[in-house]
Amino acid sequence: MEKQRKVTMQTVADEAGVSKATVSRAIGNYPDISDSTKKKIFEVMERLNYHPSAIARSLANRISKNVGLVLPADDDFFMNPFFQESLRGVAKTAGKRGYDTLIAYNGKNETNAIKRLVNSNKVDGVILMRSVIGDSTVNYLRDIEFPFILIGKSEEYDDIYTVDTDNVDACRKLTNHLVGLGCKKIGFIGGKRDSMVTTDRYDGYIQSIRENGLYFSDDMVEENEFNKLEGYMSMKKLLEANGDMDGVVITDSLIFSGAIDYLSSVCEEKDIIIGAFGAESNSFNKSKYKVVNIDVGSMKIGEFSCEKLIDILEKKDVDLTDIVDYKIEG
Amino acid sequence: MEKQRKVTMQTVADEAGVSKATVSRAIGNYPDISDSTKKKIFEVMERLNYHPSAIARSLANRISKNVGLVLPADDDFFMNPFFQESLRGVAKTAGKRGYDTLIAYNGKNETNAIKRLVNSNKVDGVILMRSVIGDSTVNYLRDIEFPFILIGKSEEYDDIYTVDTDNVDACRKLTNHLVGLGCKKIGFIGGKRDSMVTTDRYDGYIQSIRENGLYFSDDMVEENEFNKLEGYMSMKKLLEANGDMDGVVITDSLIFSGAIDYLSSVCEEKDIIIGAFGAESNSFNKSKYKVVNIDVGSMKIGEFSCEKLIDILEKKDVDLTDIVDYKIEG
DNA sequence: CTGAAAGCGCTTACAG
DNA sequence: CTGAAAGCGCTTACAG
Repeated sequence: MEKQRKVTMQTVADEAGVSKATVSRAIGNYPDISDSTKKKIFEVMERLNYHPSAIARSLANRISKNVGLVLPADDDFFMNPFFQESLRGVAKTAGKRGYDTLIAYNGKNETNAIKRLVNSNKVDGVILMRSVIGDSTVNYLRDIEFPFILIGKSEEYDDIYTVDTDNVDACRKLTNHLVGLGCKKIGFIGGKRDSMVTTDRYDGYIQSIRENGLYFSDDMVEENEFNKLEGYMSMKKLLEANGDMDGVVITDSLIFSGAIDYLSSVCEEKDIIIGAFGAESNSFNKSKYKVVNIDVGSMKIGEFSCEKLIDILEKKDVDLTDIVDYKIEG
Repeated sequence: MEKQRKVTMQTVADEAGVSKATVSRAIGNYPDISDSTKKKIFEVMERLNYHPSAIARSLANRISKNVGLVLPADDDFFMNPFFQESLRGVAKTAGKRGYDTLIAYNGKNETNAIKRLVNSNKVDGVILMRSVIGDSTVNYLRDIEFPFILIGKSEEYDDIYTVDTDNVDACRKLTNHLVGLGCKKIGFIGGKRDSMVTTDRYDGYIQSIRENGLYFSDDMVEENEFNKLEGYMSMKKLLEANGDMDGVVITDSLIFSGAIDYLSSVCEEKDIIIGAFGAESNSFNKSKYKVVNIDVGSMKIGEFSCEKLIDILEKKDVDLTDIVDYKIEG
């Protein structure tokens, strides 16, 4: 292949015998360009294999056509199917709408990563993949009025755009579901307490326990990091403290995975039903344990968030809050 | 917070009583700027909360400080721990070296996605996350001499930068390892045949079978998509066709996961040893089956590839081919 | 050690 | 329907 020198808009303009302005308008599909010039321009573009420089366009109209994301510093969250799936949803939707997805990483400090992204003009908007209690990133973005979507909900602001599952309700229904299946003593294993997801799901669990008048004590609750090993340990502790537990609600798929590993490893078979968020993300394995899966549609959440962000960027009307449906299966 | 109007390099220059050129040089840390002016400039930048526009810089010096990646169209590969882990490695390393990671998605056609990325000037180089046989993307990038790293190896070119595991050797050693553990009849489950990874690993497997003079027949080999369900089915078929199989080599962690699910689901306990690539990515679960894990260091591969790409971009000397170590465990 | 000026490749009022 | 010109916010020879 010939090494051709860069063909710019000027090259095209010259070749087509028009001005850069006209080429630019043709590309932007402005209405008031005659069809004949338009056609000629496109023909030349094709022939010269011209591709507009996204960078130059960005500088001129301050639109990068990139949506930003920050890569979580802790491996646990990154490796979590929820993150993966929603990331995929975001990237896919972005692609469909002509955007690319820019991932920033900045070690331990998420807010700094965001600041760098935003200040560099590299992105038009950002998506925050999770809601941490007292999150300074939300604060920052809101202050400077930079377009962003929060996946999850904010405890402090009700004037920001969010996409979320109704976690309280979902976990209440899930627990109720276990009750419906005959469980009398239901434990809870959740992720870190500083994530909104966990607190909401815990609240739903407690609501259900109360509604149903079930027994409850503090040693029926375990909270830990979002990973497998801790899921394993938590299940162990729970069962050691409560031999008669016949149900357990788990808020995360990695934790679930560890918990089921523990269960599989013990010799005597337990009569226990597990209700877990994202159980299906791990496996379609019908183990010897009854598993009730709750699917929050992580991919959908990602798609929705990205769709919404781009709608905002394109000045379309969107709702402040969107709640995505969940499904209980099993 | 005040809504301040955009502070540019000009603002800083004016405020510091110097020219834009000097500010630019101070930021770029040019040697021949006096310490006093440098100091003053930084002080002003700080005070004005100035952040250079990455876009403007990009346009001026044609360096985007972005590395590009294309999101695989098939969910299987995206959901594969290998992809996840190496993606993370890439993004992390990019971040450390001052780059961001741009993810393009373009439906079914990977080459088009790459073309768009490259032509838009949005990235300085790209990383191809997997090597497919007869990949036109490699062709394209090589033709236009655009900087890129291929994770895996190319069957057709030996003049491109690659980062890879010695898959033939790894799989041979793994199979040998099973032989060492007493296996006499070892099956093989691999991913799609059009991926270099699969063919290499298959070759290694066959080499070992030959070396050790083991029995072999075609129904001891299963090849399928890289996913759990197919791993499950493959294991089933393999065992139905070969009841006396006492070992199996599996090339992929998702496939492994499905296979082990099948094994757990059958009632009679099989006496079989499993050797699998990325078995540990799935679970630390010590199941009732003996599992030999082979860890190719996906994260390392990602880190390495990115490090190498950026080295190339920064005109450092790098080797054409890098082979990353693997570890056999168990 | 520092500045004036051209240039990177686009977009977009403004004018016709 | 189209063009000339200014501007987006930087970098970098060139000159001093």
